[in-house]
Amino acid sequence: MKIGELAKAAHVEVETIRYYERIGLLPAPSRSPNGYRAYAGGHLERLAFIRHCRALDIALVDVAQLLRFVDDPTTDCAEVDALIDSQLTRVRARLDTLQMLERQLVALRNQCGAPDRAAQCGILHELEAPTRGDVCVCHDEHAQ
Amino acid sequence: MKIGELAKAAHVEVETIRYYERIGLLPAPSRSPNGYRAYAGGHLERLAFIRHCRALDIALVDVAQLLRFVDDPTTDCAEVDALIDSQLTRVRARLDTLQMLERQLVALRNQCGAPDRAAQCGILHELEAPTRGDVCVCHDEHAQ
DNA sequence: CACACACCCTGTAGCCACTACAGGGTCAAG
DNA sequence: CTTGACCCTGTAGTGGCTACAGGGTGTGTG
Repeated sequence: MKIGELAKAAHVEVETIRYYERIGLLPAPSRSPNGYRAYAGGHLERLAFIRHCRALDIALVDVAQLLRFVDDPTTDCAEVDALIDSQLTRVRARLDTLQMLERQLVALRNQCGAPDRAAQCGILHELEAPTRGDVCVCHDEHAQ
Repeated sequence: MKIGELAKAAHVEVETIRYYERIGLLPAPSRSPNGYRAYAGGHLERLAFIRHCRALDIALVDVAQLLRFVDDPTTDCAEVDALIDSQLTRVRARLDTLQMLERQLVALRNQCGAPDRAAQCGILHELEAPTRGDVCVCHDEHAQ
């Protein structure tokens, strides 16, 4: 299997595959006489695993850790649980932040009184509020 | 006001301020005889504006655009509305994705049957599912 | 006066997970 | 024989900072 075929099969960009090889996530395949990478079925499996993890927004360092568990099935897997838990915690924290953010943006959007000059723009006015020490519609400047 | 004082006042790292200056977001201040940056009140205002936008997760290029409106209050501000709207759209899309992600992670977490060897780990088993073409608890590999 | 320590300066490199070239080689079809 | 699709390596760019290295300045203490 050439790199382009692997890319299509795994729904991944060719450059991404080379990148995974470079950082040691995907083992370097053998080469055809012309120097092209020649992949076997195992590579597709591993790449699918990586992409599945990435779809779950698991960081590549964590994916590497999971792959080590896959490669050595005799190890204790409590860390797998912990890894998924911390991932879940991270996602939930980000969800909270984004929900707050959405409320703030909606409040901001409602400031627009349909004027046509920036000088009268309620949104800009609102964004400038904290620079005057005023209370703003967001009420929380430290969201992130 | 020295850079450290400005940093404290705006709850920003010193390096971030220098970075904003480097990319042209914050105007270069005058210098004291010793070469230290000497900031005036306007700089704090502008920095507060930037941080407020950043707290709303508005990209720096968009912040730059908003600052242009602030600097020239006679321009049409319909673009301000559009910018906030597209921001809101982006945040909502990300919210949807994260909610899906959370459900997937919860489903994954529930796969753990409290085994102690990676070989029997339900989570690893589940993460490997797509590599065998099986249906996985996520049911959607293209979440991002 | 000597020294420590906090702060300031510039410039560069690192982070993450890719993405996008530049500049070249290989191969099959028409 | 040329076109075009694919492959190769290596490097640089993205965003929004953050973290040095290697120096200078200013203030307080012994």
